[in-house]
Amino acid sequence: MEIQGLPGRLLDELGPAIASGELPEGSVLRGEELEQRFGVSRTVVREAVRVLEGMRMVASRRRVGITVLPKSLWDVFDPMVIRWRLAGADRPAQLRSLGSLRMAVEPAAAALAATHATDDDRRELSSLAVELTVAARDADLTTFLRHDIAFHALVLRASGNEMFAHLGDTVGAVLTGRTEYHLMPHQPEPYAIRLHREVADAICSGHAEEAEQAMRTIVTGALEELNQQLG
Amino acid sequence: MEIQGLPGRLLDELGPAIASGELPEGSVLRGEELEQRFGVSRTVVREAVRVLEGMRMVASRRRVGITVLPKSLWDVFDPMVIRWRLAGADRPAQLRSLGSLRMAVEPAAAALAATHATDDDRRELSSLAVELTVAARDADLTTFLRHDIAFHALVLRASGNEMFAHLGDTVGAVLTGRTEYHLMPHQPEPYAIRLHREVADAICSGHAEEAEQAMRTIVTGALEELNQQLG
DNA sequence: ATCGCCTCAAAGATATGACGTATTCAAGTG
DNA sequence: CACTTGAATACGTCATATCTTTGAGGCGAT
Repeated sequence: MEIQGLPGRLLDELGPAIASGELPEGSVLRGEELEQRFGVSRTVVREAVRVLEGMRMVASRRRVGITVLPKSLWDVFDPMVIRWRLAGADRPAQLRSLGSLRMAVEPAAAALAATHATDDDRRELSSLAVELTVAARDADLTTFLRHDIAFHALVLRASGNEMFAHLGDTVGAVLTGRTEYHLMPHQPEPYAIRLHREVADAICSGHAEEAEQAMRTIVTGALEELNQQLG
Repeated sequence: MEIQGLPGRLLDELGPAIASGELPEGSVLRGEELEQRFGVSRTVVREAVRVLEGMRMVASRRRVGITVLPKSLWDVFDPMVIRWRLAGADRPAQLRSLGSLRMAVEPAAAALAATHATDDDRRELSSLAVELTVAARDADLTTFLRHDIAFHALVLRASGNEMFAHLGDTVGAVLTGRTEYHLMPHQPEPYAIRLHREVADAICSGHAEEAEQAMRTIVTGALEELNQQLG
C-alpha cells in the first residue's frame, strides 16, 4: 500500500521523524549524510526526498540542503502524513483534527448516501448493522471493530463522493486507534449500536435528514469521548 | 509551490495526462520510453514516477513497467491531483466533489471559527467583509474574487483546524475557476454579499450557530449554481 | 492435454562516478 | 560601509554498470 523498496524504508524513517517533531521545522539534512546514516545510495535518498517534497514536508535547495518545512505547509490530507502523525507525538492534535473533520463529513456523507446509495450498498449496510449488533452482544471487540470500520467506510463510499470515500481508511485508522487506546475495556455502548442501525435504516429507506442526524449523534459521541480522554 | 526542476516538468506532463484520462487506468509506461519521449535521464524519470507513486496514481512493477492505477486509489486530496483534475476533462466531476466537500466543511469551519478565531482573525474577517461589499458595489470582479478567496480561506484557517485550513487553497481554486467560467458576467449578487457579512458578524460576535447557517446558505447557493451549470 | 517446474529475458532497483549549476558566504575593493 | 567578485558547497542531471525480481514460454512428466 505504500512505497516499496529502499526508498520506502527510508520514508518510514524520515516521515515519522519529521511528523513527530524529532526533526523540527527548519532542520537541515544533507543528502550525503542520509546516504551514510542509512547505508543507501544517492538514488534512493533522492527518490525518498522527492516524495517528501511532494507532500511538502521538506524542500530541497542547492547549497543549503534538505530543509524541513513548517507543518502548516504539509499535505495534511496525505494518508502517509496522517499515519505518521497518528503514530507519533502529534497523535492528540491529529485525532482532534480528524474528529472535527469526521464531524463535518460523516453526517453529510450519510445524508448523501440516503439518496445516492446503490441497492447493493443498502443491502450491505443493513447487513453490517446487524453484524455490528451481534458482535456487540457477544462482546467480540475485534469483530465489532472490523465491522464498525466497514460500516463507516461504506457510508462514506455510498455517498457517491470520491473525496468522502477516500476518508474511509483514515476513519478506519481512527477507530482502530481508539479501540487500541481503550485497551479493549468494556463492550460497545448499546446506544451507539442503536444509532448505527438507525443510520442504516434511514439510508436504506432514503431518509437523508434522519441519516444525517443519527450519524451526527454518533460522531458527536466519539468527539466527546475523545475530548474527555485528551483532556 | 510545486516540485522544481526537470522532475517537476515531467510531473506537469504526466500528471495532467493521467488525470484527464488520456492515459487511462491500466496503461503501462516504460521508464526508458519516458526518458526518450521527454529527453531526460533515468534519474529524472524515476523521481517523477516516485512522486506519482506517492500520490498513488501509478505503481511501478518489475518486468511490467509503470502502471496507471484506478482513480479510486488516487490521493484525491492532494493539491496537485486536484489542480490537474480541475484543469482537464475531469473538471465537472472534480467540481461536484469539491462542492459537496465545501458543503460539509465550510459551515462546520464557520461554527468553529466563531469560538476559536483570534482577535486578529475577527478583525481581518470584518475588514474583508467590508472590502467585499465595496468591490461588489464597484462591480470590480477581480478585487471581489481576491477578497472572496481570502474570506473563505480565513474562515477555514480561523477554525483552528489544520485540515480545514488546508482546504483554503482548494476552495480558492474553485472560486477562481467559477469566476473564469462565468467569463465575468454580472456583478455578484447582493444577497450573497449580505451573507458574507452575516458570517463575519456572527463569527466576530461568537455566534457559532448563526455563522454556520449563513455559511451553509452561501455554499448551498454555490452548489446550486454549479448544478445548474453542469446540468 | 494439463499441470508443474525450469530457464531466460525484460524491466525496474540500486550503486557509483562525473559533471553542471545555482547559491551562499566571505574576502577584497572602492 | 556598501558593493563586487570569487570560490566553496550541496543539490541537479546524466551516463553506465550490475543486481533483482518476475512474467512468459518451453519442456517434460503425469
